[in-house]
Parts: sequence; structure tokens; C-alpha cells
Amino acid sequence: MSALGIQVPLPRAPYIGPDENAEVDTDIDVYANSGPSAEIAQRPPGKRRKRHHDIASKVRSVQPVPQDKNGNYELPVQVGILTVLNLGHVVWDRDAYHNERYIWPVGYTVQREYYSMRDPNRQVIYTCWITDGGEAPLFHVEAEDTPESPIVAPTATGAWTTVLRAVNKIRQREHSNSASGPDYFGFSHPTIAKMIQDLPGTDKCRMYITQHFVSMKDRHVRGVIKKGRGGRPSVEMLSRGQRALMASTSKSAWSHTDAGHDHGDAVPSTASYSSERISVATLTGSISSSNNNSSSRRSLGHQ
DNA sequence: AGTCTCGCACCTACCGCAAA
DNA sequence: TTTGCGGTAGGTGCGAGACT
Repeated sequence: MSALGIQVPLPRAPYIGPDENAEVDTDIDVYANSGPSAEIAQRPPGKRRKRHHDIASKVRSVQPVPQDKNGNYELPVQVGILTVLNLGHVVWDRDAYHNERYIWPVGYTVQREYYSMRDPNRQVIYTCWITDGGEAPLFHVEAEDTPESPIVAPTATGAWTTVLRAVNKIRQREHSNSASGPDYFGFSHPTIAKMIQDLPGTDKCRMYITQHFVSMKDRHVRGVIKKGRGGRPSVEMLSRGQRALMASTSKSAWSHTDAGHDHGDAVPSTASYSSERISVATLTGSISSSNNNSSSRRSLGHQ
């Protein structure tokens, strides 16, 4: 596939988190003061924004994700606009497969909607996955309507920047082509971050800083789910994701690490999601339907 | 008492720009 | 030049208060 795919220029040295001793802003609060300009107002004019490194002290809200009796996440599952098909397995013995903030598991596969690189008026499903590239992971992005040109890059940002360039070009947008790879791949999503952090082997990732998560309140989970596209990946794309995954797993050998098979059972579960038996675990199933009246009333008032 | 309206809290997703 | 952090717009449900 790489023969046809877009190859993004090669890796620089893997990004390693900044100096742990760097100065840290402490006025950050994850939720509180998240309102517009709360922090900006406090920042003296002209003062450069500093990066925050207090990852460990942050508490992030996560959606409830259905788990089986063994505690394994039931996949595929919709998280926000992303559908997680596979969590993959943690490669803890090579530093380029994680940094202080993210872990990039080999076999990790998600789908999301975004503008087509061919038709400016259409949104298509993109399948994103990670393969074992040896010293460093490879990030793949494949659009539903351009399966012959998958994008492969050494970083998530690199892969999605390529997509954004193409999309902005075809949509004739004079727009920044900057993109946040972790955002688009879903790594910055708290729920996904937690699911990855729960994989076996993350404790062996020496640079990774364990993050703290709390369960999101029901009332907000419902709102979050509504914003998604209903957790319905196309069967075709699912099978394509499955094929990509199978290809990557046969190459990278899941036996590379002995960890990970008892928990995420990434490969077997993925391989088993044939189109017939796919049922996406939309998170709605785990949510009590506590107040239908309210929403119907609300909709009357606003629509 | 029941229904409706509005404001609030909180979240996701996108994108600009600081940092590396 | 590239990466990814952080600001913020927009969307949701909930609950309090007003209205019928």
C-alpha cells in the first residue's frame, strides 16, 4: 500500500517532551474558568504563552465505555465523533512509541468524518491507524473516497496536515493548514486517552506521565453523544480498517510484546468484527434515560 | 400543579500560534 | 518548519423561575 500511498518526509528525531523542570503555569484549571477568555484576561499583553506540563495534576472527564465481564472495553465504540475500532497494544520497549503525554499503540484504529480531499462539498469517513514502523510508529490515514492513496507519516500531525492541505486546496480555502495530530487521531480525547492508559504495559512506558480521569456526569454524556454521528461506521470502512489492521499485524507481529493480549486482546477482537456481527457500542446504552421530557421540551423551545 | 423559557455548566472540535 | 497546546465557538442537558 505504501507504494501507492502518499509518503510524508521522514522522521526527525522523535519528539521528546520538554524539560520536566521547566517553569510551569499553575493557574490552569481543566474545567473551571474554561469559559471564554478566562485565562487570556489574566495574561499580560505581550507575554508569551507558556506550555503547561502539569499533566499529572489534571483531572479529565471521561465518558463511560461499555466493558465486558473481564473489564475489556467492548469495541468498536463511538467516542465523540470518533469510532474506536481497536486500541492496539502498547509498545513500551521503544521510546518513540510514547512521550510524556501520549502513547501510540500499534494497531490502534479509529474512524472519523472529515471533508473529502476530492469533493469539496462532501464529508467522508477517514480511517486512521498506527503500525509498527520499527524504531518509530507509522501513522496512516485513509479516506473513504481515496482508498488508493493512503497517507503515511511518522507523526499524527504530519499525516493529518497532509489531509488538511489537500482539503483546503480543493475547498479553495485560504486557511492555515495546521492541525493537531493527537486531536484528529483522538489521543487528546480524555475517554480515548483513558482507554489507552488502561492497556497493559503503559506502566512500563518510562516517559509517560499517568493521567487522572473521572467519570463524566450523565447529563453531559448525553450531550456529547448527540454531537457524534451516531456510532455507525460504514461496513465497508470497517472491513477496510480490518484489512489494514490485519496487514499491519501480520507484519509487526503482535507477539512483539508479551503484554497486551490479556486485556485489549486487540487483534483477535478486531479480526472478529466481521460486518455481520458489528454492533457499535454507542455509549447511549450505558446511560440511564432519566429525562426524556426535558429534552423534548427543550427541542420545542429551540427548534 | 403543570408547562415553558432562559441561563448556566460543561463538553467537544476546530484552528491559531507558541514552542521545539 | 513542524508539532501539538490552548483558546474559543458552538452544542448539549439540567434546573430554577416565570407563566398559565
